Amino acid sequence: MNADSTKSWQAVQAEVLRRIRDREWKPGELVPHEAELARELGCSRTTVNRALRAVAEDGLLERRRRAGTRVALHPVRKARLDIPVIRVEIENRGLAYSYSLISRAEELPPPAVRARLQSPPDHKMLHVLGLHLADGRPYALEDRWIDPDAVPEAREADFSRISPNEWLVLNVPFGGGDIAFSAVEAGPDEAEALDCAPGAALFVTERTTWRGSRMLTTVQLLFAPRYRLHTRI
Amino acid sequence: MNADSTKSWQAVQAEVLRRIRDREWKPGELVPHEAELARELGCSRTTVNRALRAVAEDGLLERRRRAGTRVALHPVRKARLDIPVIRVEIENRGLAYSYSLISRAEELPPPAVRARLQSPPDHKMLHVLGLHLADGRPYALEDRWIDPDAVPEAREADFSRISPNEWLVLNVPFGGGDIAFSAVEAGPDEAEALDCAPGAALFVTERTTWRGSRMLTTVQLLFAPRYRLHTRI
DNA sequence: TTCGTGATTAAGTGCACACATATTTGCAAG
DNA sequence: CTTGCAAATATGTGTGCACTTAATCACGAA
Repeated sequence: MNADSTKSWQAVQAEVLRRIRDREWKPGELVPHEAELARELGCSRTTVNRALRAVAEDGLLERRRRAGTRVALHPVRKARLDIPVIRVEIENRGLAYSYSLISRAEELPPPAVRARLQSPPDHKMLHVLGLHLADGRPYALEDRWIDPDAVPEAREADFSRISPNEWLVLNVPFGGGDIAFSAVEAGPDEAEALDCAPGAALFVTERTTWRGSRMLTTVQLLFAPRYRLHTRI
Repeated sequence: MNADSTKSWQAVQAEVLRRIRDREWKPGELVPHEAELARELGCSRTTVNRALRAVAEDGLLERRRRAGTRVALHPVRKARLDIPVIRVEIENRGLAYSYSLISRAEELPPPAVRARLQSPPDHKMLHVLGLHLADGRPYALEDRWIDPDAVPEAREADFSRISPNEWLVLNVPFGGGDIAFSAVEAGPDEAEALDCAPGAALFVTERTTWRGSRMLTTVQLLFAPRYRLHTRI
């Protein structure tokens, strides 16, 4: 940051963050344009651009062509959330992973699932229930529906050996997906599988993924009590 | 932007994604280095770099200097999560926001809070309880602790008019923070405030934020039943 | 064989320049 | 006063080049 011309874009980013933090640039205010900052900080516009873009991606700046760059009025902080394969998640915690298949069938999905997968009324789906364990203790219950038309290979997959979660990540070309987090009370079956009291509050994630406009699979992951999803800003 | 050599970095990114999807580049496999891709796609290395960097940020590629770029073996998908101010979150849903202060006191925090804020044993903290409402119905219960030494202005803040959530975003220079999501059963007080049955499963977010190494505040947000946090991949 | 150690290589970053694109602004015509 | 159009301008993006940094590889010494 001194006479040394080694102005990495990260140094510029740090300086920008400092100015926002210290209210030198006030919320809602227009900040100097790239060329001016470049001159002021003694680096090229490219470098300033890189830094400003990074800060904007975190939600602290808002940038529009011609309109300029301004400090976000209501900083919608953007957190990044890692969604690993469950086996990896468990192993990263230093625990021993295991998995057991509970059931597998081809059947008519309930309306909620049908809605998520946008499937016709009497289209049967592959339904897989499996339990992920960490050090032998229930970790998460996977309730998965797969459209066998969209993913025909799933019919042959051996879900007693590998979880649908991991099998799909390895074998099915991804596209988009959406994720929802919520909380539900454990039903009797779920309580038994997860070895907790019925009615216990469970953290849930629901994911639906597609390729193009074709819905592939939807899953509900019920985590054992005391599970916490963690991230940093 | 057509067949013309005007390969925007997004076009390169799309092509890279296609190759990964279609398993032209297999998981774990090394992909051609930047210079070669640049030659192949008829654009500059800078552009290829931009594209590869973007894909790597989404977790689909892993890049290391000298080692090259390879397709992630266990794609840890990176979802981006928006953390708006609660008022904005509610208003974005087209609902009317309101807020009411439940209590405010300076008191000794419970051990869990003390641990999160790394505060000495008999350091009193500002404790604010408030309820966020959407269309007049309970939306989230904010249970906030603020270190008055770190944020002295908080003592003067009028938390009956503005929620600590919003006041802090507007008035306190941020630094880092960490966020955890989980589920808990509603206690009697919480059930009453949120107008739900005791024992109902509630979605919880806990955030602790700091500036430098100084802990500023920690908050527990208990959301009314059926709340869903939503994002896309 | 094993252990440095230095050469090599691929990504990371910076810079100067040019052109593209989206908005705003201001002026003029209706 | 409104509408339309053109000029100005800030960001977005691409290119070629050079240098830096980290990881690997190959070679030679112990």
